[in-house]
Amino acid sequence: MQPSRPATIADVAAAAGVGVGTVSRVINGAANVRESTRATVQQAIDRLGYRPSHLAAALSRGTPRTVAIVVPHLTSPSVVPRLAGALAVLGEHGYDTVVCNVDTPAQRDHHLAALAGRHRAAGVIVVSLRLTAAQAELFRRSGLPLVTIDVVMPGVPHTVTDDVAGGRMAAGHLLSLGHRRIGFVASQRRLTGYRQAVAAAGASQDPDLVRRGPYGPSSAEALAAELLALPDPPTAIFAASDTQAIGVLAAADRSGVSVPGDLSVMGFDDIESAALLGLSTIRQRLWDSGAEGARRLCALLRGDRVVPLRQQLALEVVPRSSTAPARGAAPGAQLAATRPAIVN
Amino acid sequence: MQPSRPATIADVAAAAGVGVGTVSRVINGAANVRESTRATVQQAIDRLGYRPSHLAAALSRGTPRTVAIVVPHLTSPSVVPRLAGALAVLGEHGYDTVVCNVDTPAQRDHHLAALAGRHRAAGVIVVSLRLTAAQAELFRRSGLPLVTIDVVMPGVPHTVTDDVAGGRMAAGHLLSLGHRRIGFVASQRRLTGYRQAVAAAGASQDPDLVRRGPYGPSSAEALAAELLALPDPPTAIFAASDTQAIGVLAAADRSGVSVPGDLSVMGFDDIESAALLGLSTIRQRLWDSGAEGARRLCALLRGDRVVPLRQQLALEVVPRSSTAPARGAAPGAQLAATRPAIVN
DNA sequence: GTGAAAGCGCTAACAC
DNA sequence: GTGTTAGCGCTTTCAC
Repeated sequence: MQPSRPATIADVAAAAGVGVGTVSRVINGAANVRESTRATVQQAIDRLGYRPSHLAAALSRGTPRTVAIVVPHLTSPSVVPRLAGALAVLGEHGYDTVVCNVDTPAQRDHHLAALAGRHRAAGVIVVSLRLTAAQAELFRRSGLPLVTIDVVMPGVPHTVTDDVAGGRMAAGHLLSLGHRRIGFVASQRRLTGYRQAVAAAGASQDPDLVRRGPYGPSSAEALAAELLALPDPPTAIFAASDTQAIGVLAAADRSGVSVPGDLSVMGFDDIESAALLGLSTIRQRLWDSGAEGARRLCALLRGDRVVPLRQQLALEVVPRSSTAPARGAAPGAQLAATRPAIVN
Repeated sequence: MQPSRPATIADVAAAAGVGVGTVSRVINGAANVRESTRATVQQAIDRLGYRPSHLAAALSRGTPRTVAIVVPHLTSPSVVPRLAGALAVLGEHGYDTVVCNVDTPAQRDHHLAALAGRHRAAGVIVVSLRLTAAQAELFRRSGLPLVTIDVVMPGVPHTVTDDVAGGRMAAGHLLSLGHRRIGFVASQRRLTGYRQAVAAAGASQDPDLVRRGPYGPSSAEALAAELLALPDPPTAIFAASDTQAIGVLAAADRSGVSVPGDLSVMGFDDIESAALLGLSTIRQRLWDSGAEGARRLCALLRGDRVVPLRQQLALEVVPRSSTAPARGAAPGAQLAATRPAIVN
């Protein structure tokens, strides 16, 4: 027999013959309640089919148990593991997570403005998205706890990787295979690391080997095609993301250049299809970055200070079968794994 | 100059010299407010930096503007597009979306129980997850609007595909290429369609050709290996999902069977890597299924009746380069596209 | 068109 | 330990 009107805490209190305060304590598992009282109240709760109102509790408490996470391009393969990592941690801590997917600048501004509103979320995680100065200021003034992942924001805790080191690692792997003309496709910070490694190894620093362009596999494919059409083409190409590396693979395929025979290709991120494609890459612990960002937000929410602001996650070279020793490389050159070549 | 205490609607009312009711009307864009009054109020709002409380509004209104979506295995490639589709539609309708990722039965029960709580969400979308009778009953009694995607629930609006037809389409494609011994890996409903098509074509119905096992590429790989080891192995294999088809491709590779030369492989779903791998498949409009489910939930939330309960989305054959005419097939056999072979 | 007042259902501070 | 009470900040009748 369900009551027509949903039971409230007052109904439970009345039914149990206690005050609402006591019921509240029982619901929230407060310590100072006599066991017998607790039992009585619990019975009333069960009998009435009472379910606490999330909304009323949050309003009364002054803050929702909800966190918002803003992610760019949910369909892009590198953000999903991050989101999953964050959801897992947030869930463990009892937070609901509202996900804001951003595909356009307008959407970004819309979501950010909405989240800065009162009682929208207890805290916010921003992934891979740069805020405008005004937006940053809005958050600062609203006092809304904020952390970022994969993007640096002054004064805000952020979880990132050392892209410069990553660039060095990628170039280093190729150099160790004996490559001396290494092409590069996109992204400033990783380029810096690439340059450092290439310079240190005394390999070719031909500016023609460096191509920058918008993110995305198709543009990377075009840039790679340019590199391959060079009079003295590179023997290896480092792309700043796996997505772009896939474009490079496509360009190689289209140009009749065999990988890794004629060309070694190196990606960055280690997204899921990288393994499928046998793509050598620099692994970034994407799931962990989401989890860590969430963990830091929870700390903030608990009132803890989060220091240092910058948390840097480790990177790792994952050699697969898209990289191989350069033809005629010194015999000491490191051997790459054989290519699994699921597709053929 | 920020007030130390966040401005409330009462502050705005006082500042504008009007009643709170009027301020509320302005905030919510109600029609019956004189233009001059609206302007005055708006000024006060801006001056005080007032931001309405989401929580208080929802509590007062009696329902949150939040929808929950429960998805299994966020990291699995077929759910992400669905989630993205749902988020897009819900966002357009002004709903916040809390995402509940479910990796274990315990998590599923936990989330479902929590969502059934009062004022947790205005409505719920469940993706690819079967509820227990008790859970279904809980939702029914709580009156919480519910829709499902990719799973049938009696009495609940659901957006699904015709798996039987899909199975027929897949088998049909392979049959049209001249294959007569077609293996099958996993999933009951799609199997039915496969059987229908195979029977109608008078092709081999050897029960040895049908293998069922748990979802996942590794188990599919094992099952496919069994099929390939048969004395009279199939010339084509239909896997009930792209993920499993990828396992089949791996098995073929490992057994030295060339695709599509010796073996045609057909998947189901058209996940993102299907295109990368040149996998022929049955395309399911995943994004649309999410969007449609969300649309139906919004209708429910608006108070509209949603009929018919079952919404069936169309499927489509996508021939790529993992399928080719059977050796010695009749000359009339349909030609498959050439394999792009990004990886090689 | 606009103001006043009664909730929405809970938490937390305070008294007993 | 437990009851009482005052908010939390808004929406929504209902008068005027």
